[in-house]
Amino acid sequence: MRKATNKLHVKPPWFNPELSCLLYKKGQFIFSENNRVEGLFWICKGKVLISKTGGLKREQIIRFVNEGNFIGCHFLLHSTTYSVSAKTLEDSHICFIDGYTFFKFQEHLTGFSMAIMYQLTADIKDVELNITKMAQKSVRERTAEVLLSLETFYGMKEDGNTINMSLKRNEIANTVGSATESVSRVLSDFKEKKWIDIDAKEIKILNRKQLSDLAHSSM
Amino acid sequence: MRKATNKLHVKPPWFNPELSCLLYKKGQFIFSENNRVEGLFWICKGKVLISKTGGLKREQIIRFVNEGNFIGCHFLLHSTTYSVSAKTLEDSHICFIDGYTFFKFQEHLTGFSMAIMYQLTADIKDVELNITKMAQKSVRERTAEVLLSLETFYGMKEDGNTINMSLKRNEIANTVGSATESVSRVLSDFKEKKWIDIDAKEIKILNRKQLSDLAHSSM
DNA sequence: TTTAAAACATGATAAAAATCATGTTTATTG
DNA sequence: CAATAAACATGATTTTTATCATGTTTTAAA
Repeated sequence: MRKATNKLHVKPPWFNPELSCLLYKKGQFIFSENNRVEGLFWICKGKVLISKTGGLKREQIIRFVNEGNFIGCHFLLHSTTYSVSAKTLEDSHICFIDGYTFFKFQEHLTGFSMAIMYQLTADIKDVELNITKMAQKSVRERTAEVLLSLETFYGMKEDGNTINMSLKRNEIANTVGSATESVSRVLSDFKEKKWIDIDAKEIKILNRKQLSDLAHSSM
Repeated sequence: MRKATNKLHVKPPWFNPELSCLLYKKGQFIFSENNRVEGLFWICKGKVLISKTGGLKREQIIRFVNEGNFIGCHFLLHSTTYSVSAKTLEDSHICFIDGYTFFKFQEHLTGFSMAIMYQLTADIKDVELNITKMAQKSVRERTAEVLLSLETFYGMKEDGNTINMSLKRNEIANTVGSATESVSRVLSDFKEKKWIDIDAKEIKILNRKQLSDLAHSSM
């Protein structure tokens, strides 16, 4: 994963002992989507790009990170896998802080701090994914997806299909990021296709699979 | 800001002493954009919606948060102001943890942990803003904005106007979330308007104000 | 340096979505 | 309950943007 070249030692402002940096060539990946998370990185010198590729139409560049910042804090998410990739935009010095070292210096972390960190990283993961969806999915696709996630979020009525929510069309539109009329049209279309049923304000899911296929069709 | 009703006490899993929750009615704001940050909140019971209004075309719903989660961790960002609003989707019990209490239970936090938390919150703020931009700005507007932020990120050549970057058109497109051809067209148009100059790969900013006006026209 | 490939620009067309307009249904309130 | 307002649906039109096609320029490689 990481290839050592020109190991050099630095002492970042937030850390007492010295850490060793590795030199990454321009364009080299620091970590890639689905890699197993083993620690976190600190950009000592250079510039990094965070992006998401995973099966979408095109690569989505999520943000640019300058030196002095951490990347890959997903690490805190209990060592699962990365949901994004990071690569250098120029030759860079990157410190790696492995999980063991991290936790050794976090011994005093209370359950409270841990809970907050855990959530912050989960939030970032969530919001980063959202950027990609917004940028790359159509209103139809996003609407299908929002319906399914609202079902999870709100839960269902006793019938097991009617979403227990009370969002207005314009609130759905504000979630999807479209005009209210577009949501109306898309929902009418879903209804016509018998994927959902609309009774007054209530939305009932009739064909979860079709909605899900549409929602994930460009991923 | 917060109106007390039915104060009740809970002991969240991550906290030893008891905390007091307040009852918020459905649709009530927990905090609003530009409010001064004085602590953070924990959803003991209920559901919350995070959105961003600030001068954009329409309200952008950023995410839905269920009970058991923190909201308003922007607090950690050195007590500035909220960049989003939070309101209840149903009657909810919300705990408030003020800054003093927070820090009292964080005494042991090292500079390292603090640095990470600081950055995580900054990242969230950044990415949340990005969702709103993606959802509500046109390709033209987003391109103008990306040019200006790349200028900040990369810095400029000696002339003080040429962006010191090496992104290809398709990388700009992947940032903006559009087709490569669209970026080409927009850049050609900016060039024709004499807002920028394109010399080989180099982009020179000629009229920062016009670009900025366009970039922020829907905000 | 010549050649091939990649990156870029631009026209034509199609598709997606916003906007405008209007009628209908559903809620709210006096 | 009637009156009014808000929410919703839907048609027509326009705008924005993607896609397809093709020519040009730049870059990299033989």
